[in-house]
Amino acid sequence: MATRAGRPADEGVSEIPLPALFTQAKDVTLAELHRRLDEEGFEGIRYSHGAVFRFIDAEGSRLTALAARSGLSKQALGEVVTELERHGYVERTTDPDDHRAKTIRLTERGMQAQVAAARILGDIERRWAQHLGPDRIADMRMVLEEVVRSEKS
Amino acid sequence: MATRAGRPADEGVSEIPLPALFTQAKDVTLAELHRRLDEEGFEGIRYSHGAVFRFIDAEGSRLTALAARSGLSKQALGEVVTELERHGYVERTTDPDDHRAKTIRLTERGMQAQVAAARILGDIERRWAQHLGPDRIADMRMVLEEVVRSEKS
DNA sequence: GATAGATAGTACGGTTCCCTTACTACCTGC
DNA sequence: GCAGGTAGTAAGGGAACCGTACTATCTATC
Repeated sequence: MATRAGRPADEGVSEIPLPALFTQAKDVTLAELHRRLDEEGFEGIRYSHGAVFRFIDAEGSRLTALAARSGLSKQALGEVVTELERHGYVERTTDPDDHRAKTIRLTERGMQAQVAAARILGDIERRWAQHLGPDRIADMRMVLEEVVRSEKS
Repeated sequence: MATRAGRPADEGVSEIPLPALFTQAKDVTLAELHRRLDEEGFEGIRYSHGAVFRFIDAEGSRLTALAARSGLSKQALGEVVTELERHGYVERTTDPDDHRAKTIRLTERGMQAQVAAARILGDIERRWAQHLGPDRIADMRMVLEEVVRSEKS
């Protein structure tokens, strides 16, 4: 393969740019998560569904709350909820105290999917830890969390 | 804030799911990269332009080669090249030896942008290293690269 | 207790970014 | 010199989001 432009020769071995590296790590993780969820019978789950699974309260949440927590617009989150509803992961019921609002609640199946997703992500992280060392994975987490926290402000 | 469903209480402090963590790290990095490129006069650059800047050869590359290296379709990469051409970062010239093919080459400005992007990403990584420790950042890189490598196969 | 303004959710249309299918132009091997 | 392969483009579509605008409902104030 020919030489690439703009690459000072002394720049180290691989040097995948950080954004590409993070994207690939995400893609790899998500591919396994979705594949295994599917294998366990939890079909049709995609990335942005996490906005519901991550942020929903045990007693149910309102659409507006989930949108705010996840950073998605109300409309986008509404779409996500409709999709999850079609797959039987959540249900929408009108709030008896406020007829404008609807409470979004996980169904039994939704809770099982949530638990399964957490377990699978835990599995993945544990496998990485076995392969590369638990402290290194824990430290990677801490570094990333710190980076995100400090840069967001 | 109310309790969240499906979260065993013993599960540690933050526990952002890995895909969300990687996505946020990518977004934070990319936001700074694009902001600073823009400040330096390199406007209109977005994520997928990296497919060209990362993989183009010093002597120019063919569209098909860039598509294959980046994993994008030829059409998507053609769009990206057209956009970069409009902004003056690359030029397309017909290959004299093969009139089907066109050679895509960085312009002077394109090379400057490429160098600037590498410098800015280096800055970011260096700042993280100062803040969190150089070995930790280097190790994060190695961990991520290893994870991506091993999971892709 | 009427009404102005805020809030919950939905509808509609648009953008971005990628894909697949289908095509044209050109090249190469038999 | 033609069959089949390859480079690139065109056209259309879908996923995943956004903003604007709307309806229904609630709440605070007079």
